[in-house]
Amino acid sequence: MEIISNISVDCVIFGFDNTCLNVLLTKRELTDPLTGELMIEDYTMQGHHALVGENLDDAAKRVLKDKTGLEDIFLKQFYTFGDTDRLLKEKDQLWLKTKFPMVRNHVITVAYYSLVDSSKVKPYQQYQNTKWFPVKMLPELGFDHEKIIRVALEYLQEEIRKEPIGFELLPEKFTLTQLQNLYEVILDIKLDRRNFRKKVAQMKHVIPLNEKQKGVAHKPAQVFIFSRDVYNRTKKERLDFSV
Amino acid sequence: MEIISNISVDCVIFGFDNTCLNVLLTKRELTDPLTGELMIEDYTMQGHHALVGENLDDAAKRVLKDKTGLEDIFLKQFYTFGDTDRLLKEKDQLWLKTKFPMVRNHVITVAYYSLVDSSKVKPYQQYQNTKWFPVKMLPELGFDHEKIIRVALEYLQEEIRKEPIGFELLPEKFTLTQLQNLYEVILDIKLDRRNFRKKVAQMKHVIPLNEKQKGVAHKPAQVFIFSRDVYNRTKKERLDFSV
DNA sequence: AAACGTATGTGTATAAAATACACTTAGCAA
DNA sequence: TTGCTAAGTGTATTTTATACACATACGTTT
Repeated sequence: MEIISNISVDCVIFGFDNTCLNVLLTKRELTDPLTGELMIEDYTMQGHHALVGENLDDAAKRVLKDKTGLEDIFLKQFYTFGDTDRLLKEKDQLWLKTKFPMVRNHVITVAYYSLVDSSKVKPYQQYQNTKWFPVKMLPELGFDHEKIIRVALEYLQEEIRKEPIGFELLPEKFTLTQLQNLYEVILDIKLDRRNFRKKVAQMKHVIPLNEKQKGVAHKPAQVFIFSRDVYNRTKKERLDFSV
Repeated sequence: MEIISNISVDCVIFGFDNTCLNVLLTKRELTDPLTGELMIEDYTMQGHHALVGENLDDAAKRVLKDKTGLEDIFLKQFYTFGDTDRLLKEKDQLWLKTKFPMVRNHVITVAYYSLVDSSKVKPYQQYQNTKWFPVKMLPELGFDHEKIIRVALEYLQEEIRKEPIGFELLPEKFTLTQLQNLYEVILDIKLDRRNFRKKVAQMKHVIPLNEKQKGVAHKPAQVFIFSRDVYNRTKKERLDFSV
């Protein structure tokens, strides 16, 4: 279980609560042992170093399991951050020297993002001093994690325009309004309800169930599921080369 | 100039010769010092290890400069290959033990691809035992470089559908037929000439010059240039979330 | 000098996809 | 029973994609 001291793996864990796109973050605190003064109080994604003999993808799965308890989750490598100054901010150096003196100054981090149904993660939150934050209202972040999250969001926005990955953020059964909110929030755009539904109706992989929402104080919505199998069988290629 | 022994940078260098999309590769040869027998004869991309104190992007620029002599070239990080078995094939181990005994078994490589006007590269080819190969007819490759090139091509195909990067593969001045061939070859599709030209006509960043092809045995084509400035000022966003 | 070969350049009709837009309905709560 | 809320639905218009054939300019050959 020896760690590779100059390679880490970070995982931007995205969740969706029908209103916001959120990121799961862990608090980082450091108190001066003499004065008791709080010297660092911020959040990080708390990745891990890769282990000797471990594939990068496995390291990412390990990080995700560790923070959410979840396995077999959508996980995508999107970028590797390798600038020499990424850990050199004063407070980060203080943190590393205090807590991880064996870690080098130049650590490259292979970054993944994952999409989880956040209702499945809740139990772990309190246990680990870990909290969801809307990507639009991030707290103060350590290292270069703000940049990593920003870049992750850009890759997610691109990917969700082309691939049916939004469903990973929703419960297995969902309504079209939930799905539409998801796209609106992630892409930061407004969509027309009727046109959206027309578009979804063409997607054979979004399958209506004989089931309705329950316990809502309005007309109950129909419930849908996503089928990756159907998607793989019916997907089309698109050409664009942007005008 | 100390190297980082477990991190390398590979660069898939793409070029275009109006017929094929090519990759620049360097021969790798190993002869048995006793028998004189040729033990290894194949090609690799010949990346380099990152250097201590060097940003990853700078390492990639260095690799590109080293192989092509070119600077300020389109360069895009697309994936980091980190499987533990990527250098473990028998002949690769033989190569490493003979030539680079200080290199570890588990090296992760951050892969970039670059797009170059291959007419600018020629002078360097003979000097460095380096050759262009069509991506559709690759020679035997060392390490996991065949996989890396295949993945690079997938990323390139995606990117070129959305961003005006094809121009990087053409000379500054080009004809619409050249441009069309480029798209057809990279995307492996057939395009209708009239519809293609209609589409390009909408792109304000493809600018006709008062200049025609010379010395061709047919009606000379009009010459165009690409303007990134104009592109940045006029680009539109697209939405899709694939049907 | 005429004829030939070759790749360039061009327009229209049709189909498909994207967009804009307003009223009725089902359930729960008051 | 009334009111509140979000669900559900169709049509007309604009934009974009697709399919398709002949004349032109240049160099080469005869």
